Order: sequence, then C-alpha cells, then structure tokens
Amino acid sequence: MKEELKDVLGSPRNFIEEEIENDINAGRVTKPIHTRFPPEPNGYLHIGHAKAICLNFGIAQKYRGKTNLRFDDTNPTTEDTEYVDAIKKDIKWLGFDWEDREYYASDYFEELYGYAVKLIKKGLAYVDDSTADEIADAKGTPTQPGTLSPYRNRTIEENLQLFEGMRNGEYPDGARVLRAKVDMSSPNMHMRDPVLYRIKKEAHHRTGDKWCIYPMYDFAHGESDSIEEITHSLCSLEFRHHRPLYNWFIQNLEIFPSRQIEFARMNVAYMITSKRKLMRLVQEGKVKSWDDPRMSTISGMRRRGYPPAALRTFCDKVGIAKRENLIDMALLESCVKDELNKTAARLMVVLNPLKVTITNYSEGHSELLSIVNNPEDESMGSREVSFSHQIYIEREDFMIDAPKKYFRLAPGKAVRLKGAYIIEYEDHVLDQNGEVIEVKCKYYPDSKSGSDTSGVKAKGTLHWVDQSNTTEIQVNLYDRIFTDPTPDSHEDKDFLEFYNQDSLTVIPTAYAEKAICEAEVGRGIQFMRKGYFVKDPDSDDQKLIFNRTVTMRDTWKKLQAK
RNA sequence: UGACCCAUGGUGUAAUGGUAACACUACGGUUUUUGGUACCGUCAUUCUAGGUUCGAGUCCUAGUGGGUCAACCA
Repeated sequence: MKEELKDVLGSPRNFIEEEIENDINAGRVTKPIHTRFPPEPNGYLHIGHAKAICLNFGIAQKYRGKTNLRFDDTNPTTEDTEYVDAIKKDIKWLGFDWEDREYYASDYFEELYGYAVKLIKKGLAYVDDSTADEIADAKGTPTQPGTLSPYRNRTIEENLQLFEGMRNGEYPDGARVLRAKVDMSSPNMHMRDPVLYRIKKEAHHRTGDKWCIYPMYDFAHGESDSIEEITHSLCSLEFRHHRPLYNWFIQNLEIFPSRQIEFARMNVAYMITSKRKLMRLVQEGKVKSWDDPRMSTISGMRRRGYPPAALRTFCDKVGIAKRENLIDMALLESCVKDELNKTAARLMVVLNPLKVTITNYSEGHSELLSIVNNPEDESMGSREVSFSHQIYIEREDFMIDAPKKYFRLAPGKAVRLKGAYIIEYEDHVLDQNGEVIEVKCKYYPDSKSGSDTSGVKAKGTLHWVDQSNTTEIQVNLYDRIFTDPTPDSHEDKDFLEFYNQDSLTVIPTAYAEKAICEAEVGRGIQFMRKGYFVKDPDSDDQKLIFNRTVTMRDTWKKLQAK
C-alpha cells in the first residue's frame, strides 16, 4: 500500500489525511482506502452534505480508493424511495460517481440480525421488557451513573428465544428491545447499554413487511461499514461519543476494523441545514419548493445557478478541522463568480429600461454588430447584435444631476455603448410626474467598436438592447433568505423571524437581446454589468424565466454608499 | 456540576519544537470598450497565567471561553 501510493503520500492537507497516511505508513490499512457517503433517505441533500460528499469522494480519489453510496435506511417511519432518487441525482450533479456500489443498510438486515445473535450468545446483549420511559430513567444523567435493568441477567437461551420472538412479530411495538450489555456507569452515555433493536411493525421502503424489528443507528452504521470494509468512516463531531461503542462492536463481533474519524461540520452564514427547518420554509410558503433558488439544498443551489465545480472548490477551500466555524457567504459567492467568469457567455439584458433615441442615426435603418461572447475565453466565439435608431439602456445609467465620479450618461457626457458606438447626451424628455422617459443622444459614426477613429473619450461603457429587436423575459432577483447570519441560533426567537421579505424580487418584463433564446437550463450566463443568471426550468416557449445566481462586484455602489 | 472535543487576523484553513503562510472580506492603487476580470499593496506580538527547552502557535499544568453527550432518530 505504502509503495503504491508513494507519490501522493507526504503532503496531507488536513488532519484526516494525516491520520490516513499514518495508518498507511504504519501498515494498519493493507487494502485501498475506502470511504462511504451514508445519507438517510428522509430528506433532501443540503450544503452540509455537499461538504461530506466532496470530502469522502475527494479522499478516495486522492488515495486511489473507492467510495460507496450507502443509504442508512433503518427507520421505515421517516424514509422513502422518493428521497433515494433525489439524493442520487444530487450526488451525480455534484460530479461524483459511486459506480456500482449503491448499497443500503437494509440489505444487511439479515447479517445484522446474525451479529445481534452473536452478541447474545457471548452474553453481551439482552432483551429488555422495560418501557421507553423506564429505560430513559434508568440511564442516569451525565453526572450520575445509571442503574441496571431488572432484565439484564436473563439467560442466553431466554434472550435468544425472546429476540427470535421479536423478529417473528410476537410482541407489539415498544414491548421489548434488544440492548447491548456494556457499562451502565460509564461516563459516556452511549455506553450505558444502548438499544440495538426496536420493534416497529411498519413497512420498509425496500424490505416491505419482511421485518418488524429494525436496528438502531449505532448498531447498523458501524456494522455496515465493516461489512463493506470501509477503511475510514468520516462523520461529524457529534458522533465523537459514539466512537467507543463503534469500536466495542468491532472488537466483540470480531469484524473488519473500520476507523471512525470525526470532523467539524460546516456552517455557512445565512444558510440553514436543519431538515426540519428547511421543511418549514416550504410548508409555510416562505419558498416555493425544496429546490427554490433561495434554499440551501443542493437542488436549490442547482436551480440558483451555482455550478457544481464552484461548490467543489468551495468545499475544498473551506478545509477540514475540528473547531466550530461559520463560513462567510462571500467565499461561496467568490467561488461561484470565479467559475462563472471563466465559463459564462456574456449577454446584454436591460432590467429597468429607459428609451434612448439616437437622433442622427436614420430611422428605419439597422445594422448587425459582432460582439465577443466571453473575453476570458476566445473559443466561445462571438454573436451578432442588432443596433438601430432607438435603444434601451438601464434607467440607473442616466442621471440629470450627476456627481463628478458618475461615468455614465448625463447632460454633457458621452458614453460607449458596449460593442457599438459612442453616444453623447443632447436632451431628455420628462413625463407629467417629472420622470425621465426618454433621452436623446447623437452618435459618432466613426466610433464603431473595434474601428474607432473618432478620438472621442468615453469613460463609461453601458449595456443596451435594440428596441426593435428584443426578447422579453422574466427575471427573478434573489437575495439572501435570512436577515441574520445564524437565524437558528437565537434561543428566544424563531428562525422565521429572520426571513428576508425581500429575498425575491420579480421583474415581469426585462428586455434581452435575441441571443438569449439559445440559453440552456443549467448553463450560467452573464447579463453584462448586472450579474450571473441562469434559465429557470419552469421556462417554456411562451415565457423565458431567468434566476439571478449572484450579482457582479459593484465598486460604484460602494462608492455611492460613502 | 461529570466526561469528551476545541481555541491562530473580520472569516476559514496552514505552519508537525527553529521565528506566523494561503484564501476570502475590507481598504488603497494599476490596467480595462463590463465601475466586471486581471495585477500590485495594506491589515496578527497565535485566549490567559505558569512551566519544560538554547528556542513554544506547537509539549506540560491550571484557568477562561466555546461546543458535544442523557431519542425504542440518524
């Protein structure tokens, strides 16, 4: 193992890789590194899962090992096949492949049952007839030891018979449980005779009615790791206290010694990862669906337009450690912008239009101008954009009384129209309310983009759309969904009190250049000077809808604020 | 009133006993037919107090602060 990985060993990027390399170097692992991603199919994947997915698949990739997808489906009450499909879709979209290793803890129910029998036979497990409350009471508290169950000393034969009776459905739900016989006075609550099996006469999404007893997490998860010969089982910090139990099972069952390593889960400012709270946003109508672009679900971020590559570099840049953290959203957005800057085609869309008439450009005439699609990537070619006597510019790009640092259109000023000509202010028209409804300009015919001989200087460049040749689109402007970076950390307040009422602004009609008709769902586009956008899957031939992924960096806005 | 984990710039991560690095943010500046991008610059006596050592962010002790653990959830 050590020889085969010689080239990747020696530069661990975090404490987990360090531990893995220690294990390899010390000869504690003799097979290729094997990790797993173990979601429970009872909800949709979110940003936190993305981190776990990148970690598990990333480490296996680095050390030339494998990663299993394993559904931790041991609780039929909450789990469903619907989630299985959604989870698989999300992982694939993120760019990872579990190949043929799609496993289910429920596939191991028979084997797990055998393990339980083995523990009983070793005198290390017993059937307990106590009620849930009685068991909880006898458990003690972190500062006080628990007391022994009156059923703790049943004979092996009796336990075997009772456990079989549980499996055969002879007792009602909750009548008995199987518990491990560990240590009721351990300072670690998880070692105080943890429950291994409970009776639940419920249909399971995969095994149907075959079972009426189901294993608990501690018994199912670690043993599944062993069955799959997972070398390193990575989980979050709250499972630290489960580790002694995890190892106790391995030792007493004499099975493959998987190793559990815990890391701090990632918290991102303004994002929540509680399944229950995410569900409330949907149920209480704060968002439209699980994949609403404001949701921190993977499906939400996909619809928002975050490229999978950006999510991967984000998870990578965040790093792995064991301390509490709150990641600045700006880091996520920086990864998104960086990816989109390289890959997104540029287009001009006017969100809030203001008519501009080019007085010296003959009415009825029009021409096609060629504009490059992405200055960062020549291979993306160029497109034709039509130009004529009347165009739209952004309302905010014209001011009657402009401050000195304003580089846009204003009385006495000239600006460059991106890919077209330089125009200069002549006059403007107001309506009865004093609102500007039109600006009249002259253009410099010899200032055409790429062959400018006019010598006219224009400090600013504006995006624009030819009025006679536009496509109308709907634009959804998204902002952060909460007004507080950690909405669920306030003991005295419900997290929904921090719901951002302005998290969605709909622009029913924006004017886009024709090329927008070629936009594809999932492929980010830059609306020049306005931000990155992506076509929403609800679009159809009648109506094109675009979601704002993220805004451009705006130094003018900052300047203005001062 | 127990056990366990953690503590490095505004944020996140690194430095593996040899004189604090990288990224994001913020703030300056250069370039620019996107006020975008790119590029340059500025921003830390490593929670506190002792100790070990020629030398401590790193090891030891105590304190302080934060987190986790008492579901027939995962």
